[in-house]
Amino acid sequence: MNLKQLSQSLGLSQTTVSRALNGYPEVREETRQRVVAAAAAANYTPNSRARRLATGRAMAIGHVMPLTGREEMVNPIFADFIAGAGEVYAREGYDLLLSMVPANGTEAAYRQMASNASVDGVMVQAPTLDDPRVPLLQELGLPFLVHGRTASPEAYSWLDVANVRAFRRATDFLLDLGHRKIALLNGQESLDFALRRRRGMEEALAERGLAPNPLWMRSDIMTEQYGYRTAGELLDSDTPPTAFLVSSIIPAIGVRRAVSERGLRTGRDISIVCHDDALSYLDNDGLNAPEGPAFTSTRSSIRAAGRRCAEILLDLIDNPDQPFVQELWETDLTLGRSTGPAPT
Amino acid sequence: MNLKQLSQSLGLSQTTVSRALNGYPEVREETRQRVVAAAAAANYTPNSRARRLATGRAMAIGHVMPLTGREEMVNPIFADFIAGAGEVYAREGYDLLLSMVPANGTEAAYRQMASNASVDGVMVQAPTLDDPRVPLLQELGLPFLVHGRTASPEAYSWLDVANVRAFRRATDFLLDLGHRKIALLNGQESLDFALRRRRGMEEALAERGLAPNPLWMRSDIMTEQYGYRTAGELLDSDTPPTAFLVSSIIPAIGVRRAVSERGLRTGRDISIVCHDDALSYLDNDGLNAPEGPAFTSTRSSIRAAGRRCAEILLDLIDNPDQPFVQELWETDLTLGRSTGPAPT
DNA sequence: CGGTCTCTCCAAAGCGCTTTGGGTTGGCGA
DNA sequence: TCGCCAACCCAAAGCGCTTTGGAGAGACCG
Repeated sequence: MNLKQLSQSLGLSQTTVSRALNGYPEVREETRQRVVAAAAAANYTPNSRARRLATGRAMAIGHVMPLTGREEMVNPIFADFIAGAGEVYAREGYDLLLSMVPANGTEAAYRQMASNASVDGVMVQAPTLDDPRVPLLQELGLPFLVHGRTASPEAYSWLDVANVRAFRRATDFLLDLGHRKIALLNGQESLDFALRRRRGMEEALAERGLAPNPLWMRSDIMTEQYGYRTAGELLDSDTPPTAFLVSSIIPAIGVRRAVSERGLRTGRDISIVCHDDALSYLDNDGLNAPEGPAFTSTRSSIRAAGRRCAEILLDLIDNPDQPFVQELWETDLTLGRSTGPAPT
Repeated sequence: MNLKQLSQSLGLSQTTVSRALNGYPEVREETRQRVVAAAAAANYTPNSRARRLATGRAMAIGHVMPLTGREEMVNPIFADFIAGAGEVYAREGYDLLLSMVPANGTEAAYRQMASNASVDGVMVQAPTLDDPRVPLLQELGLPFLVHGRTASPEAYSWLDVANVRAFRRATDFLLDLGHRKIALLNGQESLDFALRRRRGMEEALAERGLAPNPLWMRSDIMTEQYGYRTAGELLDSDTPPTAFLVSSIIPAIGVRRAVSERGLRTGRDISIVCHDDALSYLDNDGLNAPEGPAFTSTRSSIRAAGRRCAEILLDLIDNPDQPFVQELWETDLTLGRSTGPAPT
C-alpha cells in the first residue's frame, strides 16, 4: 500500500492525504480523521526511503564507534551512551546509524556519512586533545556534537563532565584521609578526558606541595585486566601506594581483585576511588543501600549524557543558526566502602 | 555535486555515468576510467537516499536490542556481537540501524522497520523458547536471522552455539574432578539458550544418577552483582556447593569475588566453570599464557558469531529462495586456573 | 451584487538516482 | 553495396513521497 493507492481509495489527491497525515492545517479536520482512519486500517506507513528523498532529510544520526587497541575492543561505555541517545532518537523519529570501525578509520566513516548524505548529523565521542574529527566535520558542514572536549573547545557544541574538578575533588578526598601515596590508573592519555583527570589530580597534589610519583601514574585502555595487573604490580613493588584513583569502575574492579588476592582489604588497607559512569550492568553495588556503595566514586551517568547529547544534537539540526551549545556537567562524589583513612 | 552535474561536466548522459560507476558492462573501459576519475576528483558519491529509492533496497540491516530488567540494562554481550556484524555490513556497503527499546517494545520496533521499509533484513538476538518475533517476521516477510534458537527451529534460519553439549561437557568435567555439589548460575531462563544450558547440566548429572539441587539452580540477568550475591549467599548457606557453573564470564567475576572475600581460593577450594563469549574488553586473563587463563570455560566468540550471522543474513537477502541456513557451533572447553579437584 | 478572503483541495513538479527500451556508429561478412 | 551485429551511449520513465502554485467554492463585506 502506497500513498497513491491510499489516496485513490479515499477519492482524494496524494497532496491532501500526505498533508492530512503530516498534520498540515490546509485540510479539514473531518477529512483528516477519515484519512488517518483509512491509513490505520490499511496499515499504511509512508515509505521512509521516498520520504527521505523528498524531504532531503535522512532522519538518521550517525554514531561512529572506534574499536580500540590491538583487540579492537569496543568500549563498553559506549553501549550505555547509545542506549540513552537511542531513547531520544526513537522518540523523535530518528534512526540511529551505527558504524564500528578501527580507530584509524573513523574519519573515513564520517566523511562517507557526509558525502552520501545518509545522516543529518553525527555524534563524536571520546575526543583526543587535538581531534581531527572536529575540523573535518566543520569542513564537511555536517552538524555534530562532541561528547567531551578538545584542547580548543570554543567553536563547536559539546557536552562534557567537569573532569578536572572531579578528580581534583577525589584526590582532595584521599589526601584528607591522610593518603600520600596515591596511584592514578588513568584511561588512555591520548584522550582529552584522561588528561583532564590527570590534571585534576596533579593540581590537588600541587596545592599541598606534593608531586605525583611517575611510577604510580599509569594510563591505558580501561579494562578489568589493566586494573588488576597494574595494581598487582604496584602493590608488589618496593613502594606500594595506599590509594588508587581509577578512571573507570571497570579497572577498579580489577584493582579490587588484586588487593583482595594479596590478603588486603579494600577500604581499610587500600583505598580506591574511581569514576563511575553508572553503567547499567555494572552498577556500583549497594548504591542505595544503607551501608553505601562498594566504591567511593565520582559519578556521572553516561546514559543520561547520551540522552542529553542526542537532544542537543537534534536541536542543532533543527536550528542550525543557534549559538554553540556547551554544557559542563558536575559529578557527585559518592562515598562508598572502598575508602578509609591511610594506614599508619 | 550530483549525478546530473557530473554527467554534464563529462559530456555524458546520466545513464552512462551511473553505469560506469556501478560497473555495468555497457560502457567502454576508457570511458569508465574517465568517469571514475572525474567522480573521484569531484569527490562525488551517489546520494544514498536517491539510490535507495530507485533501487528499492534500504542497504541497511536492523538490530533491535532489548533493554532488560528494571534498570533497562543493555546486555554488554550485544556490543561485541554488533562489532562483528558491523564489520561485515561495512564491508558489504550496508548500514547498521540500531534500535534499543525496552524488552516489551521489540515487536513494535520490528513491525515499524518492516512497514516503512527502512531495512532489508533484521537480526534477532536472544530468542525466548517461544519467541513471538519469529512468527511476526515470517508474517511480515522481512528476511531475518536468529542468533540462537526457539523451541521449534525448523522453519527459519539461525546460528546457535551447542549449548546443551557445552554445559554437559562442563558438568562432566566438574564431575570428573569429583565435584558433586555443583551450583548453576544461569541466565534468565525465559531465554532459550539458558534452558539449553540447564538441560546440558541436568543431563550430565542424570547420567551419573545425580539430581540437581533446586537450591543451587539460579537464574537471572547476568551481571557481576548477580554472581557475587548469589555465590555469597550459597557459600554462606548450610550446604555450600564446591563448584559453580556460570553462564557468563561477567557473573563469574562476581563469583570469584565472593569466593575471594571469604578467604577461599578459586581453583582450590571452589571451582568455577563459565561460558566465555570472548568479549573483547573482558578477556579471560592469560588465555595465551603458559599458566592458562583465569577461568576454565566453554568458549565461543560472540564477535565471530556476529560476523557470521551478518554474512548469512546478507546472503539470505541476496538469495531469498535458498533453503534455511542453520548453523550449530561447537564450543571449546578451555582449561584454566579456576578449577581443581573437589576438596575432600 | 461584485470583489475579496478563507477554506479545502488538487495537478504537477521535483528529490537524485537506476533502469528500460531504444538509437547511432562502425566493422564485417556476403 | 547492403544488412546485421556489437559496442556504446542516451532520453525518459519510474521509485513514492513532499511541496509549490493554483483553483473552486462559499462566506463576508461594503
